[in-house]
Amino acid sequence: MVDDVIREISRGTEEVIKVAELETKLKRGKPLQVKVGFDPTAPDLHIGHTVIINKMRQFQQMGHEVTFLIGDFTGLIGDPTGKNVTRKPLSVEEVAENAKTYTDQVFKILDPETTKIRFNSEWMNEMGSVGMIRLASRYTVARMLEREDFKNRYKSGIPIAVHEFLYPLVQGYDSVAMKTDVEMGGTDQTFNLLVGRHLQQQYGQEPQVIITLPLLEGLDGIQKMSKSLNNYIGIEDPANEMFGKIMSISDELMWRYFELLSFRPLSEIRALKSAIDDGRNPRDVKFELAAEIITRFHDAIAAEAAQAEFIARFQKGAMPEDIPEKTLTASDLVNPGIAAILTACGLTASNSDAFRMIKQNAVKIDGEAISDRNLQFQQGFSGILQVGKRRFCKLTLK
RNA sequence: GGAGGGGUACUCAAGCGGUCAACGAGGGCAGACUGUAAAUCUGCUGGCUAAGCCUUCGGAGGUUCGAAUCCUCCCCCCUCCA
Repeated sequence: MVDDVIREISRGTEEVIKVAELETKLKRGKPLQVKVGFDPTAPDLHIGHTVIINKMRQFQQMGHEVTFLIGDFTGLIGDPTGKNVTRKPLSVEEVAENAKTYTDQVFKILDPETTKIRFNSEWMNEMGSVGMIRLASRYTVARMLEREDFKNRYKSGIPIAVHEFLYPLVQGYDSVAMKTDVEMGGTDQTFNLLVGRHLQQQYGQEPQVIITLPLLEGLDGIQKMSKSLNNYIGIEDPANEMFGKIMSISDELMWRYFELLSFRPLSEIRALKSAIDDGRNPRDVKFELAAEIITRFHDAIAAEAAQAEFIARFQKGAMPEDIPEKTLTASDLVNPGIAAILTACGLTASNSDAFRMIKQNAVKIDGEAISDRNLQFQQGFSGILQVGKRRFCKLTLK
């Protein structure tokens, strides 16, 4: 019985530390306190985050208590990456707003009734500097430097600010404050999660079980999916955009997405693979992946529509359905030249950029390529401007 | 506190008095090819109605006909010593 549960929990995970402890906890038959921490500064979730959220949902469905912990206090430090040394504090309003955005998105997967939302400023603001010193005394510098990021930076002479050491400590202390039984995180969180185990023991608690989940690669297939690298699929992306992004991933990456995002059983995924070996077009399998994901975050009708749009637009070369419209009047423009117009429509970043695009044969009016950089527009013009394959604007000049 | 090294465009990284809007790589964008794949090839990648002009090389001054390059002061980072 418990074995089945453990197998189910372990599915899709990178590592469970330690399985035996998880077993002991489960055998007590009491709901476990499951915690996952989130950074308050990035409220736009992408599908990479859903790997772990799906796992949270799983625990929830098994009757455990799942807490969505917003690290508003740790957010002041910023998880050490060497990129950000100190973050500017978020206002109470900003945190509240970000939290709302979070929950709106997360509740597409989690049950809003049973999900607990907490903030770690709750106990960290109470701690005070004496408490902080006591906390800091529970961990050594040598062990802190075991963290891969710190180790590398220390060795290669990249600065490490002292306050960065506080991040793992505070995150670990969250587990103490919440008496967490299970904490989950990406593989990049392993060190922080282990600090939680250590601190719980230091404070006389039973150590939490750690479950790490793989980080989803972004659209480029190499770096992890992240907003700042612009290689992500946002949960709130429009259906058409999701479809396009999924279609643009490599065939190899498609299987990774199947593995981590699809709810299909592995046997079915294997069947898809062999179908391709037998000559099925990988594109059509990718269609299925896109449909499943879009159905999850939008609905089946949107998924179907997105696929139809995709086929019409890119396989048959039709114009997209929903072109943004723009109306300009004479007074909006200093001059009616093509470059200024493209920039005014937001299709190019500057006039220089526009001229470059024209030179590269990327600019079309009503589907016709233009090469004259001095082209002037007349009042009363109305037509569709296009730059490249995906930037469109329906323009009317009054 | 002392000694030395360094801060260059989105990132890394050349350049060390003019030929530098600044080599090269990555990224990004566009074109070709395609399954809007991936891979590959090509071009572009500060602004300006533009064979010309304007603003950029940590910040502020200065030397010079001319500075990313030399000098002064300031800010920041790294290494070693204390």
